[in-house]
Amino acid sequence: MTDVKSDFLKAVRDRGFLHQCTDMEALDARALEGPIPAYIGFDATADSLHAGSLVPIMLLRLLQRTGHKPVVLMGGGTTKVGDPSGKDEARKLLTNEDIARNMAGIKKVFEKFLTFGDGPTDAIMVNNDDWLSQLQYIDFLRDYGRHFSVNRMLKFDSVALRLEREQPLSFLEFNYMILQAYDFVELSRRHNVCLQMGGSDQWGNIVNGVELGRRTEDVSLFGLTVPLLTTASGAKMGKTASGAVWLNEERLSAYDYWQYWRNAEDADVAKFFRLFTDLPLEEIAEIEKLEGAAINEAKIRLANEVTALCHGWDAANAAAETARKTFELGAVGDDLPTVEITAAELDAGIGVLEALTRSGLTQSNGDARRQIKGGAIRVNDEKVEDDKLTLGTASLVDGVIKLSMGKKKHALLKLA
RNA sequence: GGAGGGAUGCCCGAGUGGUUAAAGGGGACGGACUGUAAAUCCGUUGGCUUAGCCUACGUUGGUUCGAAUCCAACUCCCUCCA
Repeated sequence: MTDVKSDFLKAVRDRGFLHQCTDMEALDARALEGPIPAYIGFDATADSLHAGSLVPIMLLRLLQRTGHKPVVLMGGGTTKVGDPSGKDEARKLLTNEDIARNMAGIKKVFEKFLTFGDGPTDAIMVNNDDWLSQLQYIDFLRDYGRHFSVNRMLKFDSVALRLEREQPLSFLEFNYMILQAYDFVELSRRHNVCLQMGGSDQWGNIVNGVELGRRTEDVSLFGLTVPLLTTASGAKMGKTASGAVWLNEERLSAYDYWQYWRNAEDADVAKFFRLFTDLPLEEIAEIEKLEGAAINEAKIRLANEVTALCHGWDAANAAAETARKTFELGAVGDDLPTVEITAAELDAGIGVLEALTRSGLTQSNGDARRQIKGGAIRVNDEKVEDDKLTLGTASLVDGVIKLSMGKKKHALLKLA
């Protein structure tokens, strides 16, 4: 591997963030000179980010920790166009209001991972809609369109894949790569940004930006991509049964977030420590030597560290304590998902099926019925055999009723 | 503009008049085994007030005792010709 001297690139390489880089040596030299403003673009297609975006987020964090300036580019403008990379179908178009709302939600996530401000290494957030929506079509075509060869554009993966698979690609989407390239140039002008980072699927887009900068502004821009992450068994990162692993509390509780990391596969533990925590590499190397049951213990540390970054240490400790009570002591943890129920309802008696569905453990009464038949359901740790069981005041233990599905999923019914 | 092919459940994909809530696979969930892991094996996988009822095979109508299956129109996609 190339010999690098800057703290930033050393860390990027050693912690497993590096996939491809346009020019390691020159970038390394540039990093030694002083703070580099570098950016990663994020879609504004949802009001939060999920664990799939955690690698780029942590990369920006690493950048800041090694003395450089993170620039978070919100794709407010490009979201209106839609990135065709890796998708078979065009995205449905979002309204300006949708996009604005989504951006506000995403900003909250970033504030946990980065320090924003006006200093030389403080993070800033910018929205490409600020300049993209100003563009005059004809002027833009004359100034920038001439630098793009259609012959070449057709060969980029994002485009070629669609064409090969005989999926439609609209002209709107075809423009995406030009706009993203232009973003890079514009950021270089406005904020001296000289490095764009992103997932490996963004390589083509990033290279386009580097090239456009050289042609139109005669500036040296760099690109660096991170590997697309899957778990050791090949599943996509950040997906669970109940959907994406969101980074905001409203969409996914800190406890569930903690559980996601607690349940990491053995083979992923060291990798996750390197990518998703701030732990020094020497310490991680020790963890990597662990085997068997000790790895299982390390996962608790992993869950704590990762959750603390996103939700704070209080939330992480609370989640850990709840997990300890629930799994090790078989008791009731405070942090378990809780659903309130009125005294009147409880006096009248509530069916298990309804209780399960209200608690979110099951999706429907039919689902609840099936799970009971499959022997998965317990109330107050006692297996339920009869789907007609009714829960009443007598079912309360210390003021709550504990519902469980399988070994890992628990919820509490609490008197309102 | 002309000719042909296609649209099925979370996804892929069988199914050409009744026994089809729809084969098979993937995914997911649950069980067993473990370490809240992986691998493996087993079960489940539309909704409901569940021996019953309702909704569902692109959309809308029609034929029929009965339609995912046949007919018509429409929408979208693909292929070939112009």
